[in-house]
Amino acid sequence: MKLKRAALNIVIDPDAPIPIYMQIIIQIKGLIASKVLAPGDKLPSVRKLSRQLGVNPNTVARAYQELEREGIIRTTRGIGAFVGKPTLKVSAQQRSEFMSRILDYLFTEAYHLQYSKEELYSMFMQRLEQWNPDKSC
Amino acid sequence: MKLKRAALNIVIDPDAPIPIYMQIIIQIKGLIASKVLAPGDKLPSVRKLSRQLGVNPNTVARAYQELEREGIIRTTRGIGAFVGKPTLKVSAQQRSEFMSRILDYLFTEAYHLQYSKEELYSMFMQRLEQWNPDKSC
Amino acid sequence: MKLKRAALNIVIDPDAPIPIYMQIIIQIKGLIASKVLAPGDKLPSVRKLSRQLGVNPNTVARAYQELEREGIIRTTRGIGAFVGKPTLKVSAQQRSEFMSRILDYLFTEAYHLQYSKEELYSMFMQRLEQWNPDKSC
Amino acid sequence: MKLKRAALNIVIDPDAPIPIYMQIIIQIKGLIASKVLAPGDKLPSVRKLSRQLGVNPNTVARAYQELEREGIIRTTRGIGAFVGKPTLKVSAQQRSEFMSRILDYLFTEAYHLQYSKEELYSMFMQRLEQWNPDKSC
DNA sequence: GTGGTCTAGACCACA
DNA sequence: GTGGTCTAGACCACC
Repeated sequence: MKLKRAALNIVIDPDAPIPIYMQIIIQIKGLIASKVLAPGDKLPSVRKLSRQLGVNPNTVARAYQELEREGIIRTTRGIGAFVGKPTLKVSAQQRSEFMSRILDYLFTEAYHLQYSKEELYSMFMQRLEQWNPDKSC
Repeated sequence: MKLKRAALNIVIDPDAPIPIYMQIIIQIKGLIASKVLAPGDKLPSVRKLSRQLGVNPNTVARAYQELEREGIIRTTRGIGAFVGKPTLKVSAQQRSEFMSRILDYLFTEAYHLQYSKEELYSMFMQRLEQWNPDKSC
Repeated sequence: MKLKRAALNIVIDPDAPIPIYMQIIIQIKGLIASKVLAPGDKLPSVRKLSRQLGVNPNTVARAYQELEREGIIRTTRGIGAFVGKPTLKVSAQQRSEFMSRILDYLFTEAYHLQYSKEELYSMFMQRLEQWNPDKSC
Repeated sequence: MKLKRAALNIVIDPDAPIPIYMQIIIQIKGLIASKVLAPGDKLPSVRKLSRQLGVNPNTVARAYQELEREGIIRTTRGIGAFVGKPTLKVSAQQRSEFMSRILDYLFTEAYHLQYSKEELYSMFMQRLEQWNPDKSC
């Protein structure tokens, strides 16, 4: 009996306002951040993942290409796609500007959802505590 | 002589990947969250704001429509658009799910940008301290 | 009678080993470098250029997207694509490494084509003299 | 005891966008141009080089085939592959057209990377001075 | 087998 | 009208 690697836990919502290829990108980045995927791991082939998700191979290919451009994965023709080693391709300024924009978004939405200072703080801290960016899984 | 309210501080980047109407929405929500706009304040008319931003009136109208759908503003034909009182239109579950998704995004990006726990904590706390959701302006 | 902007002088060789979308990128960059296209100029629409070149609109769209990522052009949905102002998005190191690689290629090919030092020098200088990177056209 | 020739200094980047066999071709042409390999020198066998580079023997074989097609090397079954005498297989017109295309590319990229006339000149001259196409090694 | 490119044609979001 | 996304399916280059 053949051993099968577990399929990646990715869910696509074709009706979401955000494009499918972007959903794939975000979720793969999430799987890496949560250590489900580690540097060197092989990603499913374009065709395989497209079958699994029920989308067109082109759509998965596009997601992989964007991930490669961001330096998140490496792909080699005839071989496959692999999770890359974490390397920073952006300047310190871009890095903090980008994070700043996300925090803008977070606080604005928190306001409109009427979060209190305490509620937001505790929600954030709970996540932060179980967040281990550097410890190996 | 007519008294003129200062123009809203909204900046449009026509080259951004995110649509102009969305940029308007985000920034109006941001102005409300930062207390520049308070409940009951009159928003500029569609025509006026479109002239100020140099965009098509349709684009501003679309932004106002979406804001009204979210319950952020109220518009009355022939009168104008006004900032609404903060009222929650979503269930407690939706509220926390939505916030959770934003935090997912925050931590995932923080990971790929190689933020340390400490760095992320201090960046968040700095923002939290100067955030006053309930105090009246 | 309607005034028609002259079509861009772009030639596609579908049999070339280099992809069509890349041929389009290279030639548009060439047209900008040679001042045929200046910052602010409107590029033909995706559909129009695809008809002119006899290729699929997707292929042109891909070329435009890559050019936008390189910061060479700006595109806005519903409006069109425009030549951007020259701005450098790469580090000094990347810049000189990239140029160095092109020179490697130049000298290696020159060797195998048996160019003499003098011949190569005069060919280069002839081009350099008529090269005006900053003078406005 | 057997005398061993030093291994060729060839570096493969499996993640580069350009195919591996092409990387081999370019670097062998470079080694010849820089006189590390001279006419008559024996190239490593396909198997040996493939082991050294950690790539598939087919990939090295393909590189050798293309080099032979270009007249750069000669291969004899059962004997091995040897660097050929420099012989021009192209017409004068093809030769100058090809060089012209490389210069097009050079100047276009220099423009977009915002090289000045002086900077480009000095970069070129520096390379030209240490370039000795005809002197025997 | 792998990923890369291209076509044909569709629908959507935007201005 | 514009560009953006997606599907269906094809062929190629590479390993």
